[in-house]
Amino acid sequence: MFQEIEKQLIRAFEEQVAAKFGTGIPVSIEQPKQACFGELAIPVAFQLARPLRKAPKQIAETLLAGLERPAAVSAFEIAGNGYINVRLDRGAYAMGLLNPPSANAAGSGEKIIVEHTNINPNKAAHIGHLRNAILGDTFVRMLRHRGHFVEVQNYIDNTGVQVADVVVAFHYLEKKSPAEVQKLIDNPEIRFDYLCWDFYARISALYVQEPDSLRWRAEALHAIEAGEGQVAEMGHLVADAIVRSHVQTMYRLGIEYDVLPRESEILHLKFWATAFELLKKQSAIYLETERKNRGCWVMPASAFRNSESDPDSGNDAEDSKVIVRSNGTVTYVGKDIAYQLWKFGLLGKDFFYRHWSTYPGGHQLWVTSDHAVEENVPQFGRGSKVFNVIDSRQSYLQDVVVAGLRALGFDRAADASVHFSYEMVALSPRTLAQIGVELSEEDKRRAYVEVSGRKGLGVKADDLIDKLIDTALGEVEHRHPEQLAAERQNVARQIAIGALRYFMLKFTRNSVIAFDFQEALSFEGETGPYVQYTAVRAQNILRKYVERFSKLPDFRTCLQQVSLARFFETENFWQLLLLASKSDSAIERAVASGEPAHLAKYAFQLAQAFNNFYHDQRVISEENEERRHILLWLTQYVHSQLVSTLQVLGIDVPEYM
RNA sequence: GGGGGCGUAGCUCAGUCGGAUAGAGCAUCAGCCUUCUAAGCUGAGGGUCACAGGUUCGAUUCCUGUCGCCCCUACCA
Repeated sequence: MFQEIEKQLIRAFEEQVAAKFGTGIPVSIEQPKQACFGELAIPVAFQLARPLRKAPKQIAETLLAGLERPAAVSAFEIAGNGYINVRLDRGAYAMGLLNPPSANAAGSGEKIIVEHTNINPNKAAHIGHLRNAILGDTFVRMLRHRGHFVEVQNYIDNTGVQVADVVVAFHYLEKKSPAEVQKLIDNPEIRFDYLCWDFYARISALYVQEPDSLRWRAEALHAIEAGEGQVAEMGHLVADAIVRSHVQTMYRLGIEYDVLPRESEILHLKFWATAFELLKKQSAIYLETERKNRGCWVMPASAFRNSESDPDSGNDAEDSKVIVRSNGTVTYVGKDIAYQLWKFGLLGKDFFYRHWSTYPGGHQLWVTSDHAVEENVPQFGRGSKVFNVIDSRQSYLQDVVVAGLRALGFDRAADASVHFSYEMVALSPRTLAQIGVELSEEDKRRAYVEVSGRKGLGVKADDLIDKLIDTALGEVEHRHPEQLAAERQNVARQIAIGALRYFMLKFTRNSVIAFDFQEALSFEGETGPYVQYTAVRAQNILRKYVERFSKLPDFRTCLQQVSLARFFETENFWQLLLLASKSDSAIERAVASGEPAHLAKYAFQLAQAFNNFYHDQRVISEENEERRHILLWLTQYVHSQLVSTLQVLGIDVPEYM
């Protein structure tokens, strides 16, 4: 509704500008900072002032002369020295919300691919991974809400160095056979992902102490890439088991995937070999014959640096990116170029697929396979737009991937590749002290310390979720001793997830989060539970109303435009209704800016506005029936907007709190 | 050295295309529960938008420089 009016006004003013001044400029529309200026403001007169050499106020007057008012607009006003402020017809607007036009599907039929999570399958997930997955999942939900067709991919680097390291720990350090590792995996007493977390830290420390042991890594990596022998078998066991825990951990937060493309298939199905030929043929890479990168296939730095390289500083050959090592093995970036090509359907090859698991809701998760094993496999890949949710430290590598596409002549795909980057989650000094980490003098002076898997330094995702649930459960038990234990547990889980998802979303993407337990465990102020609590309050009014009057009235027949117009003359009521009506607009803005944080902020603001209303209005006990009906309708409308916004954020509303 | 990011209230952060009196939350202080749940509401204090120039009707926002912090700059990912 709000968006339609905005679009209508933009069109009307653009026509007016063309008619009156004979120039075409895009008209922008904004929301005044102060409610007393009206609902919308059009600063177009300022834009025109310079080229036309006229006072903005005069231009505004010319534009308004003879302009027909759209139905929902009650007045145009010229304010200040040239703002055109728009006042909406409140009664008509409310009627419009009461009788919404049938929804229009915006979907284009094109597929958008969002790749997120992408955790190395060699240890338990930590809070940094949570930020990735929650950002990615929320962005997916936003796109789907806008009507887009979205495929969610979670890339599994199951043949990489990190998996090799854990295999080294099992094989060389612990002298375990694959069968014994399988036993560990099957043992319900043991958290295998946690065990690997410790092993990874141990082996990483050993590499530093005894650099000789690094040859184990090379051996293991080679064996895993070749895909043969006990070490390779163990690599698969470890990676598959860890992927299962990751999928499960993320499902606790309501995050699901469609397909798990794996590096092992990129290798075995010769995706890389195909991409390699393409890159050579198009001269996107060349065989370096001199200096430090001798014997490697490299991509010249000029391909992925946008600025002209200064001839004085460094030289291009030294800064070029190695794609194939001198020993003939391919780097991660090389494989990523092949993978990115496949996502757009530009590689000329496809994976085979096998069913991996079925989510409780019935959704199927698939994994790539190197041979055909199943029929009725959905079509994966072939996206027209690709979002890679990857932390900002890897932007250099993402630039190389895009440069690869461009060098192959796939400009459209290069343009449609978006590095959806975000800053890391670090740990606050207080939290480090809490988890028993000794800080160096240098670290003590820092505002935060980076998570490090190698050092085993971090907060595990499941531990954090458990802690949040415990905290919430304590509160729920205290407040609702009368409820069943199982239900309380479920409510506590919903609150915990609301707190966690909101916490990860409230920061804009390029802000480093200095994770702090005390902050994350807070359920007050700008938090998920605050918004959930607000929705529960609205829910309670609706429930109690039904208890007292047996059912909700039929608002469409009992509410009249005249009475709505009168009611919404009260500024606070009107502002609440108006804000609640802007949820779609908030989602569109969040999608356009790529900032889920904007939607989180909107949810919080709407909750604040409703809490305000809740505090000084009694709905059920209102004696004037007409007024009661309107208060109730407003409550119901805000509730439904709040619930659907929370749903897009991946946050459930509990039955009670 | 090169590339990128950041610097806004005591702390953590928003701030849309350059626009009207720079906003939240936390913390502090003062109030508000016989009512639809106080995980709430109201109010107060708290700002040289790092600094210096420039662009213009107008700059927290754009440009240049300085200072400080962070990330990247691997034949790791």
